[in-house]
Amino acid sequence: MKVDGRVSATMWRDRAIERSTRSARDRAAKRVQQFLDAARYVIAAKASTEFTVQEVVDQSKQSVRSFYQYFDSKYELLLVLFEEEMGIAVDHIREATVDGEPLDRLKRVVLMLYDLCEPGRVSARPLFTEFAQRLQVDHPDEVVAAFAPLVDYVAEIVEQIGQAGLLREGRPRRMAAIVVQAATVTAGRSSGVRQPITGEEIWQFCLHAIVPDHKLS
Amino acid sequence: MKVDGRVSATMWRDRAIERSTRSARDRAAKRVQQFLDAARYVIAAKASTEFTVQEVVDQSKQSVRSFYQYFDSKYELLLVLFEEEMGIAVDHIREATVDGEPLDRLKRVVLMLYDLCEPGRVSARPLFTEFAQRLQVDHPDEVVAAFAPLVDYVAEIVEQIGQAGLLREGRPRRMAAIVVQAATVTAGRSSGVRQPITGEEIWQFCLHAIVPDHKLS
DNA sequence: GATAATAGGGGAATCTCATTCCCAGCCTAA
DNA sequence: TTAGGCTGGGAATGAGATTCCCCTATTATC
Repeated sequence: MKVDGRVSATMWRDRAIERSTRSARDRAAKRVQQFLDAARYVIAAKASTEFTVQEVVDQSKQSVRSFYQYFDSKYELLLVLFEEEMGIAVDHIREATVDGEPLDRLKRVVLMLYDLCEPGRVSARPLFTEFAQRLQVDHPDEVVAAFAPLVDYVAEIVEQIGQAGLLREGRPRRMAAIVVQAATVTAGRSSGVRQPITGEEIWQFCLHAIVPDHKLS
Repeated sequence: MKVDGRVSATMWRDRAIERSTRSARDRAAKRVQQFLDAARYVIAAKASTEFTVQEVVDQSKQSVRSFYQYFDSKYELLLVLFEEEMGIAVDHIREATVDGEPLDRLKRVVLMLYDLCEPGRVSARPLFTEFAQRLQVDHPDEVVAAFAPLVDYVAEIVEQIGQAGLLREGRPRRMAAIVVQAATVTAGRSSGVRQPITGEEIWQFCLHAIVPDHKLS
């Protein structure tokens, strides 16, 4: 196959580079993971989402220099944690809502989302709610992007509701986006009412918004 | 009237104190206002809501010491600005929606709110959207309190819709709170959809959520 | 196998801000 | 007039994120 030594040498070199690149990548991935684990540990230990880069670095047994080698800024770490958390949440919600009528599935999704965002719940994920808010201020686009998997899943269900002929006129994905907004945001801040808005109330609101009355048995 | 010199003296003293207290209060109010004006000026000049206390102090021709004499922290300044802005916005919205059918009034309110919060609009009030987000993180209760006047007004309209017999079952004020949430939050972050959600879409969503179909001519 | 070049890493130094502190000047009261 | 206490200026402090310098270890080349 090989025509001469040069080609062979080239192949070798490429392989070597590939190998070294891969191992470097592995190493990098491992270190990044160490930082992520350290951050989670610190957050859990402090029971607060406010931590300093130094704390994470110390916990990770690495150095500040390394931290900034792998993350452009502290925000990038927050963002990665947030994306991970979103993935976990979506998996969790998916699992709990695989079967049933689409409308009932959507209801369960809304209630779960609400629970996830309600502060002070056992089921609450501070990494979810608080990071979303904090990141929203300076990196709104990334937050929007991170929400996509969740909106995708909800949109899927809304489309099934549409296929069952239960939906109002309108684009399902956009409805899904509004539903997700309503469920996640209202949990945190129930503005101007004594008793906080409940998940059930949000569900009723969304239900009527997307399903015409005469389709509700 | 006066029984003796003592009483007279007491009255004098009280008056003097009252006068000095009032002038002190006036002075304080004036200085606070100077800080607020300076902050607005700096924000306008930088076309950004991120400013330092030092910038505001310099612009106000006062000192850091005075700043902390009148504000417990930078957040308090933000909060006062936010409350002012909320007052202005509510007045503005009220004016534009005094007359008409309740349902149409609500529609106009929702669309205006949306416009106010949509980033990059001429009508957008960064002091409104951005401050709300930033304050939300550390002072959620105060933000909720600051939203009350807006929710009050919207609740008023929703109640009128109810009196016209157009409302679904449910508590009007709570519906109003959800509507306000939906309108203000969704403008900023249209998660996971290409084309941002429009004000009209939000309105349709809210409309069906609060009014049963058969009541819509 | 030795050596030069270079990347990676530790952690001190830097920079930005919010917040606090110290001291001088001014006003009040006796 | 003068002691006592406010007020205000702005320097000092402190917390934290980010950058920089230098050393080490590894790689590449002969």
